[in-house]
Amino acid sequence: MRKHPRQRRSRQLVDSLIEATGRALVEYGLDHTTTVRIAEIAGVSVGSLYQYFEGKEALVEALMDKLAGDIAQGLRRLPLADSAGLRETVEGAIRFGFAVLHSRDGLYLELVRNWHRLPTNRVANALQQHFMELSRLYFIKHYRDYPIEDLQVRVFIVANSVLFTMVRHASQNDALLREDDIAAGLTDMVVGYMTH
Amino acid sequence: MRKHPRQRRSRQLVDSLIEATGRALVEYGLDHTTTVRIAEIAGVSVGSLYQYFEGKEALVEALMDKLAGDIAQGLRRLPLADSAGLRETVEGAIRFGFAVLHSRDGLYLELVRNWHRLPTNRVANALQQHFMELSRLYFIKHYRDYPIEDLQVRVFIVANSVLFTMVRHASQNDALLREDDIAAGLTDMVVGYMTH
DNA sequence: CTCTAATGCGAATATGTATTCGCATTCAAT
DNA sequence: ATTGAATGCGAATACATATTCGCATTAGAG
Repeated sequence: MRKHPRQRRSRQLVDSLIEATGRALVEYGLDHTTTVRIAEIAGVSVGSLYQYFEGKEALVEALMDKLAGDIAQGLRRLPLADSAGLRETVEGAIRFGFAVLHSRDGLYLELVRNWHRLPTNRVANALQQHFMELSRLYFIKHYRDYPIEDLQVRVFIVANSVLFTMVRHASQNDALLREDDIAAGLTDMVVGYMTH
Repeated sequence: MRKHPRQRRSRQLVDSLIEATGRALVEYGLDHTTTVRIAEIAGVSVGSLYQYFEGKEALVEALMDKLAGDIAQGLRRLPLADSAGLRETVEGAIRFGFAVLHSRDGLYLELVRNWHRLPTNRVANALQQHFMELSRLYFIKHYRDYPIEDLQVRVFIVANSVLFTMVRHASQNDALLREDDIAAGLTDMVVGYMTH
């Protein structure tokens, strides 16, 4: 951030710009989101925008950091507790994933579509790490002598398989394949792979 | 195509423009690939480019059609025959996939990264369909009464899981996870899922 | 060889977006 | 109430890229 907001009004201005970035992404898509448009949506002048952000990229980055926080919070609230069986846990996580993907008017979809040229990796890696942590705890508890090294590969494969299968399905509205079936299939695949 | 090349030189010009599009993508990435640059690389004037193509998009589309042909040809040559077991077949396909992904100086990587705003879907769907066909033949032969409907969901999940796990792994040069391990893990996961 | 349609050229022009800067307004410390 | 710093403004400017058009050159039919 170019300059730190000190007064209350400027802090609110920064927030509304980040908020507006999300709305611009939903409405115009990443490619046609411009700093001018973001400022317009926020009801702020471009000049003010450049006081606090280097440009579009910085705004998107700020937005994604905020979203990453939201997701992390949502995951923490999931009952991924030890008590649940593996299948229930995986099911819950996948359901949560679909819910996130469809929330916020397609904002997440637009972001994941363009994952590679965004700091999506920051978010994706965070998620991956989160799952890694959960899996490690889970498997150490239930399968004492699980080879940890192998687990890294497995979590990488599972996390990416689930994430991108969901994204592909959601981003093409292919009515032939129902979301529930995809969720069930993914659950089967993951559970089978993780326990054999 | 705006105008059809009639003389030999113009046909070659069209080819060299498509060829140049690939090189531009490798060198500059999709975002910084411009019609002017493509023309420059092809050793052709922009004016001539616009004689035959609407713009960048049309050029990329032409390129992808050509690549799709290449891939289809490569797949057809794979010994995915009935004689091989499921595991060997899956293994071979994944190996082929990695090979393609790394070929052509990262051209495929650049394309897949930007899959959503490109006619990648044309290619991806073609591949998916190709696998669907293979799977259908395979499972009808080996498991007579396989429920076909379920197979569609399974092939969708497997195709996307494998494809994007490979892409993610290849596009971040994460030395922690070796390509062979990813390939082996994917094979395990897919075989397990398809046979249970 | 001749002649016309096809092809090729690239400076010029149009378009869209990023970024700045001088001035107006507001905050908050005193 | 005063005042300097902070904030806000948006027309103006800079830049990158797309696209055209009038003219020069060439292919290949006859």
